[in-house]
Order: sequence, then C-alpha cells, then structure tokens
Amino acid sequence: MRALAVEDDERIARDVAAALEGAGFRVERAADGETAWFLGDTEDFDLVVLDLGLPRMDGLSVLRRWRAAGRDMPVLVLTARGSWQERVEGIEAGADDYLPKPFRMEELLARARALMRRAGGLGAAVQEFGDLVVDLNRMSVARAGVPVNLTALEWRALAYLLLNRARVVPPGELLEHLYGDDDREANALEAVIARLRRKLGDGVVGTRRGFGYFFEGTSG
Amino acid sequence: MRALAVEDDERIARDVAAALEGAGFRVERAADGETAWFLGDTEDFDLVVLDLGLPRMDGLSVLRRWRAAGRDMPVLVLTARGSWQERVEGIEAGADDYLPKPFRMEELLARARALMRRAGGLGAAVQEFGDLVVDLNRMSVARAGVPVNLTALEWRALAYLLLNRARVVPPGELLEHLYGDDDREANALEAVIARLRRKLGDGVVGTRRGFGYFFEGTSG
DNA sequence: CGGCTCCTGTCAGCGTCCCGTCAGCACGGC
DNA sequence: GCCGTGCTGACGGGACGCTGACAGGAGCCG
Repeated sequence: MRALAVEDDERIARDVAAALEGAGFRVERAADGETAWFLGDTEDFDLVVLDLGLPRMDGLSVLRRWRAAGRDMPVLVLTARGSWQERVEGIEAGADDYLPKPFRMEELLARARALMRRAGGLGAAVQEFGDLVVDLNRMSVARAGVPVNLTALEWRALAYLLLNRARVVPPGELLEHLYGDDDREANALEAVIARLRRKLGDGVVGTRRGFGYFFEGTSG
Repeated sequence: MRALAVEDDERIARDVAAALEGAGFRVERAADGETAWFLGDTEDFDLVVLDLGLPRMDGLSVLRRWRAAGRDMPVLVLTARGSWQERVEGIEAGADDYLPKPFRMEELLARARALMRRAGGLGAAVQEFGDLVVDLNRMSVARAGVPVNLTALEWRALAYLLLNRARVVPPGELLEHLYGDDDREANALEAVIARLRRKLGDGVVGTRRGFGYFFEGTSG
C-alpha cells in the first residue's frame, strides 16, 4: 500500500506521514504542486492526501490534471474548516472525500481507510498484537476475543501509544495530546492509564519509571 | 438505452442530445416541465438529464413527483454553477448527481456513465442487514417486511452511515454532510437521529459516546 | 389565498456515564 | 528506612446524549 502526502507545512506533513506509516502505508511526500503532480502522474498510489494551498501549482489544479489524465486513485483533500466553497470545487475537481482542518490524525486515518474500502481495496483497519485486537475504524478493542468498551479518552491514549509504539512516550506529551491545554493535574493521566489497564489487563501498557509509557506489543 | 433530455434552452438541448446520441443513447427531448413529467411518468428511461429552470413546472417539482410515484431511473440534474442550495435541494428531491453549468459535454457523459454503472452495476441497489432492507435507488427502507417512511433528511443520514458502515462517524462530519453550513445547533442532529431510531427501531443506529454514530449491521 | 399537513430546528429537562480530584498505598532507588 | 514516583479505589460535579413538546415554515390542495 503506497500513499502520497502532499502538504507544504513541514510539521503537518511529518505528522500525516507518520500516521499513514503507522497504519501500514509506504509514504511518499511532496511539498509543492509540481512535484506532487509529477509523482502522481508517473507512479501508482493507493491513496493521496492532498492539501490545497501549495506553492508552484494549486492543489485543485493538480487534482484536475490527474483526473483529466485518467488517474483514478482515491484522493482525500484537506480544506479549511467551514469553507464549503472549497469543498464544492474539490468535489467537482474529482476529490473522493475532504477533511476540514484542523483535524485529528485518527480521523484522517479513519477516512482514508473508508476511502480505500470504497475503492475496492481492503482497508486494513484491524491490527492484532498477540491476543489483543484493535479496530481502528470502529474504535473498538478486544482482548482474547472479549470486546472491551473504551471511553473516548482511553481510546485516544491507547491509539497514541499504538501509533508511537517503538518508543517511550513522556507523560507530558501524552497529556498534551489528550487535552491540549495543560490545566490538569498530572494525576489525571495516571487515572486514565489505570482505567485502561484495568480494562485491558496486563501486558498492554507499560511504564518506564521516570520516562513515560509505552505500548507492549508482546501480550503476556 | 433510452435517455430523456429536459432542457428549455434549444441550443443546450441540442448539444446534450447530440452528445448522448453519440454515446449510444436513443434520446427523447422535453422543453417544459409538464411534458417532461408526463414522458418520465409514462415511459421507461435509463437516464434523465434534467435542467431546473423550466417553463410550466419547475424541474425540482418534476423530480419530486417522479420519485413520489416510485420512478427510480438515474437523474442527472443541471444546476447553476456554485449554487450550493440548489444542489442540496436537488439531492433531497431525489437527484442522483448534479452537474454545474456551464459544463463540457465530456463531463456530462462521464457522469452519466458513472450513474448508470452505479444503477445497473453490481452495486446491488438493494441491501439487506438482518431484517432491515434498504433500497438505495428507491430511497426506501423496510424493517421486518414493514416499509418505513423516512424524510429526506433522515434518509440522507441513514445512507451516509450505511456508506460509512465499518467506522464510527463523528457528529461534526455527519452535520457537515447533512447541511454543509455549520449554522445549526448540534442538537439538530440528535433530533434527526432520535426520529430515525423511533422509526427504525433498535439495532440500526448506534452511538459511541464521545465519538459519534455508526450503523449496526447486526439487527437485534 | 387560506387552511392543512408534514418536516425540522430549537429548547428545556433528565438520566447516564465520564473523568478529574483526592487520599492513601505499593514499590523501587539510594 | 526514607523519599519520591507512580498506582488505585472512591466520589461528586459535570459533560454528553436522549426525549418530548413546540413553533416556524414549506409544500400541497381546494
């Protein structure tokens, strides 16, 4: 599964690429319209995430050119919130779906998978780690076949650890991801983790004292 | 393959008819609403291209009457460019797609083909989920054999959840899909969902607190 | 034009479930 | 053994979502 991320804002581009890679895509990146157009025209992608405000060639023009040339891969367009005009133009230009900014990475992934499913491909939404089964679309989890009901906050914490598996996530980072503002006591996070652990059992969320939390792929 | 071209501007009508004939359709023409309605009601067409601004009866009324009478042929509506409102009304009235004027004939043909593919192709217009039967062409629903009368808004909500089954749809996304502008209170959506549920019974529309709504394939 | 029906957004009230806080405890490091 | 870090159970305020009622408005019909 190959994806093309077209976005000139370096920070957003990095996040999008990381999220897509975490979902199993091999990701190519383009920071301007001409590069994007060239890549999309000469190579095959299973998914394109396309920002509209691009240097050198506007995103809509890029999309129109692809469509005119018969390139029919699913394209997810990033638009400014509430700008329905952009949306209409996007749809007319051949976009398959649009996502208003700002958005959460999980939502981007969910829509991307929905697109690919519609396109006929199989959106690999279900990931397994030992006896832990995670459905990123339904936002549901099952342990040893038993479905586990997570709240929104718990889910987002787990998903973040999942996307950043392979490294230890500092509590401050997790706090910022979950809330944004930092008005909470640090203990709030600990409470969330505790509830997560009680629901999921051992061997899922680990602690590295003094550093942070991490996802244990190997279920005990 | 028979097509009906409804358009009062003689020049455009001629072009549309020519394009459709070039694509292999046998084309009938109507220049006013009443004639169009009569033809569409009494004869079978595989495709209708419908302009909105018509003498004697508005295009939207024609469309609504057809749908009310159970005529489910694919209808491609021609609207003024950028008229978001017209588009929404058109879809609510039962249009399958719309095309903003001015347009290139190739685009009309492309959309027409896409419509027919959707209507006749394997995209099985009738889908069943347990004792719930949904006809995507007729825009009709039945539960346990009993037909359920949905309003335009309710239908679009259900259809969107259906199209995006396999994932949880955030309320903001559903709101945007239903309305486009964001002027509505969030509660409007809850009201629509509540009415949907009352009509359909349990086991169709589910809620995931903090995330959104989803379609439950497993009817209880 | 006037009356009727149906649709739908808004409002207020209510129940349920979150989840942040607090206090106390367990454990590891030195 | 002491301290600091992190974990846990309990609890209460509050957010979230559901529902019934109501009114404005659009369409339809006479």
